[in-house]
Amino acid sequence: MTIGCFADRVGELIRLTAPERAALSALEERERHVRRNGVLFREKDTTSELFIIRRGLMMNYVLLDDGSRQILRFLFPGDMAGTGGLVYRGSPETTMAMTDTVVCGFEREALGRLMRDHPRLGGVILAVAQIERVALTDRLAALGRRPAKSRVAALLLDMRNRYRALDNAIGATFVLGLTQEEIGDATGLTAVHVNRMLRQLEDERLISRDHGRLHLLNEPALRRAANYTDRYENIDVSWLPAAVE
Amino acid sequence: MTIGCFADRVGELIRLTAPERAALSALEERERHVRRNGVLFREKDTTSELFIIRRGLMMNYVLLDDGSRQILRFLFPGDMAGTGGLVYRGSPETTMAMTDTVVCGFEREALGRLMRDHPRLGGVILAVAQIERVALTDRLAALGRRPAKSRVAALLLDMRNRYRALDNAIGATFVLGLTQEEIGDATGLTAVHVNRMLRQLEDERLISRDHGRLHLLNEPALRRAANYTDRYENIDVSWLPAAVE
DNA sequence: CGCAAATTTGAACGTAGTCAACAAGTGTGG
DNA sequence: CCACACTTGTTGACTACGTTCAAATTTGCG
Repeated sequence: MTIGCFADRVGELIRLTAPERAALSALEERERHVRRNGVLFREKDTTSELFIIRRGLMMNYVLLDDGSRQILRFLFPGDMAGTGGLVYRGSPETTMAMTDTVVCGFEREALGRLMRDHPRLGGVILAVAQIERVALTDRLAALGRRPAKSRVAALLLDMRNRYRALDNAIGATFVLGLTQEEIGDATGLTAVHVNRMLRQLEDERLISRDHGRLHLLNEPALRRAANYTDRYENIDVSWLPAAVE
Repeated sequence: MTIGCFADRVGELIRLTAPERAALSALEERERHVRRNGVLFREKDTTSELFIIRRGLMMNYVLLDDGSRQILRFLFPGDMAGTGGLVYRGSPETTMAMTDTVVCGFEREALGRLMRDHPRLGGVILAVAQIERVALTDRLAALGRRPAKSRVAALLLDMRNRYRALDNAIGATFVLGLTQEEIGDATGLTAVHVNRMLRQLEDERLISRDHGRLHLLNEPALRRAANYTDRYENIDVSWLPAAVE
């Protein structure tokens, strides 16, 4: 169950009918490659295009006036980018590729037509937006009220869970794919302090690292340290109207 | 243009047809009063009801295991509460009344039917969700990368703008309606430090306070200090399909 | 192999938190 | 109408978590 498109993601929430699947696939006709560190769109850009990530890892961030960066979200295959364009002329955020990626772009009007012709899909898209909203509020609470070590632990767990959502084979060991500076920009810390927190987690035998690989040695303890809730499981969208057969 | 229901809020984004307005009003048949400090629903509650705030001010928060609180969002008339119930059995957050309030509850299935019968309204609801998502990312960036004074300034500006969205008459002077502890729980600070930041803003002649009233004395300077963007203006939802007449 | 990026560590500093005491409101019951 | 309790606001002294700055080391690319 490797996720390679938006239909796969949506298909994990509801059983798609053939026409629904076709309509979702229609969003992904224009394929585009973005090189590592390539920018898909920049803050204030007025392109109203939306994107589905198909392969690779991207991130969503803002730059503040003092030059510091806040990473808002990591984007995995099946995620949508550019949703800010649904309400603002200028994008509220920048989206950049962290690895070589493949994305599919489509006009926002296409989403309007999709929702008109397949209202149930509109509902699922709203549900997906809610999942992301709750994930954001979890991070807001972490930045507002949790100490550095806890935030870093939560990020590690979250990344692992999201990789695992793409590939069940991933267990306690995985390649994080983030620099310590990026971890810092996601958790509101400096790279230096992230380094110290990783070292502490390692000293406490909660994790270990070798080369790029990260091992979660004691996941229950890590979860406790992080105060972490997995928001990608136990989804319930039974309120959606039945499929039109 | 006082907002008293969800149709008013949605009506600011698109021109509603009569059937659309009726369908939105149908969500607000069951009126319910909640006293100040009353809890509408609690974290982990499994009621799958959604609510529209009609009168008063509510807040959305989580309690962390150390007893600290993070306020996620303030809810004004026209806002929706309980959207976490669209994807999770147990609510991810608590919603409490900060003043005496009037809300309207409806089953989440009703939202599914609304989106099925009025796809364009589904699109607007998604757009509203995006506005809230971006407002959340702004706060995430503030908590992650901005100093205390800036976060407090941003909160003051944001509250004023949201009050003004309800009532155009509100200018540089308004009643904030928050304790310093609540400001702290929203901005990730302690009440003590909020007090010092307010004093500093006052000493710098950016604001002044008397009794419950707050005056924004130098709004441009305050905006600069806060690095604040108003996300409730310049909305563009022209991608929505045309109304079905 | 050579260079730039990323990681690691130490030391000094500063923003925000903690603890404590007091003042000013606010509301309630006697 | 006042007394008392409780919440909220205010200020000071001290603490601590995380930042800053700097330098050395490792890693991984081209």
